[in-house]
Amino acid sequence: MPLPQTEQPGRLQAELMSRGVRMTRQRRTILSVVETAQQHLDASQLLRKARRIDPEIDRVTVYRTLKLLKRHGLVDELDLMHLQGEKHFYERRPQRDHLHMACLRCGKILEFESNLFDRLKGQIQRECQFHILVTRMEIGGYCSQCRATGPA
Amino acid sequence: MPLPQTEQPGRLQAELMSRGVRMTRQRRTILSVVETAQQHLDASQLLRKARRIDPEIDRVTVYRTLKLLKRHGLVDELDLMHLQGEKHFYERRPQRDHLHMACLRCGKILEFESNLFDRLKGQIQRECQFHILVTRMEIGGYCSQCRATGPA
DNA sequence: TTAAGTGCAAATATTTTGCTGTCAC
DNA sequence: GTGACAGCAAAATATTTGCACTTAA
Repeated sequence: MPLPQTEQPGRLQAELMSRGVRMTRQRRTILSVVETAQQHLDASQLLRKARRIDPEIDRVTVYRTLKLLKRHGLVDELDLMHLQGEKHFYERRPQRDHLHMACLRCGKILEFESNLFDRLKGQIQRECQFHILVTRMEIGGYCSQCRATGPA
Repeated sequence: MPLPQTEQPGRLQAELMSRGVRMTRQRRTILSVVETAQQHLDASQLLRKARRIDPEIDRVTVYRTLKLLKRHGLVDELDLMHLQGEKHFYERRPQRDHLHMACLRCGKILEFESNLFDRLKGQIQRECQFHILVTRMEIGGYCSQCRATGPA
C-alpha cells in the first residue's frame, strides 16, 4: 500500500494468538502474505502468493482466513469501486483510517488521510449516536494525470 | 430512502431522453420503480417490482438498465457493507451526497448529510487534484438503539 | 484427546455474454 | 429501414457449504 506501513512481521499472528485463535501452518502462511503485501490483494492473488510458500493451500482456506481476520477487525475489505468486477480486496487495518480514490480511466488506486475524514467520523459518532466499527470510503473519478488528458 | 426526496416522477426518463437514449416500454417501467422506491433495492427486488407492472420483463434487462443509469451517473451503487452478501443496492443520485451507516446488529441503514463530508470532498479535489465523479462512503457499526443494548 | 481447521467437491449467488428476433425513432 | 434493445439460454465469476480427514493445543 502506498502509505507507509509501520508493521512488524508476525504481528497479525501474535494478535490472533493472543485472542486464543488456533494457529495453523496454513494460517501462518496466509497471514504472512497479507502482512507483506505491497498492494491491495483479492482472494485469488492472495491464494497464488500463499501457494508459492505452501503449494498445498486451498482456496477455501484463504476465504475462511479472510473471514476470520475481518471478524477480528484486523483487515478491511475494499471494493475499489468495482473497477475490477466484484472482487474484494484486503488490507491490514491501518492505525489511522484513510480513503481510497480509484481512477476510472487508468485504474490507479490512491490513498488519502485527512483530518476532515477523522472529524467526520467523530461527528457521526456524536450526532448519530452511531458506534463506528468499520469505515469504507471510496471515490471514483479521474486522477491528476488522467484528468489532464481529458475525458476518455 | 429516509432523506426527503424532491423528485418529480418521470424525471429519470426525461433525463435519459434528453441525452438521446432510446426509451422502451421496459426501461420506462424500471425507471418508474427506481424513482418510487422507498428503500435501497437490489437487482432482484427491482425485478420483482418491475414485474408487478410488466410481468414480461427479464432480469437481464434490469441489469442492463442499471448499468445504463450508472453510466449516466443517475443512480449510485451501494454495497451496504456486504451486510446482505454481495448484492448491490441502488438509489437515485441525490442532489447532495450522503453517507450510509449500516448497523451490524439490526441491519438498519441510516443516511447522513454533513458539511464535513462536503468539505472532505472539496479537499480531495484540491489537494489530490482528483476529479470526483462518484463517492461511496459506508460505515459499519452499531446504531443508537443497538449500542444501548450492548454488543451481540 | 477432541474441538477446531483443512481440503475436496459441489452448491449458491450474482452478474454478464452470445445470439436471434423485435421495436423505437 | 436500421441500429439499438429485449428475451432466452448459457457462461462466467466469486464465494460458501457439507463432509470426512487431520491437527493444534
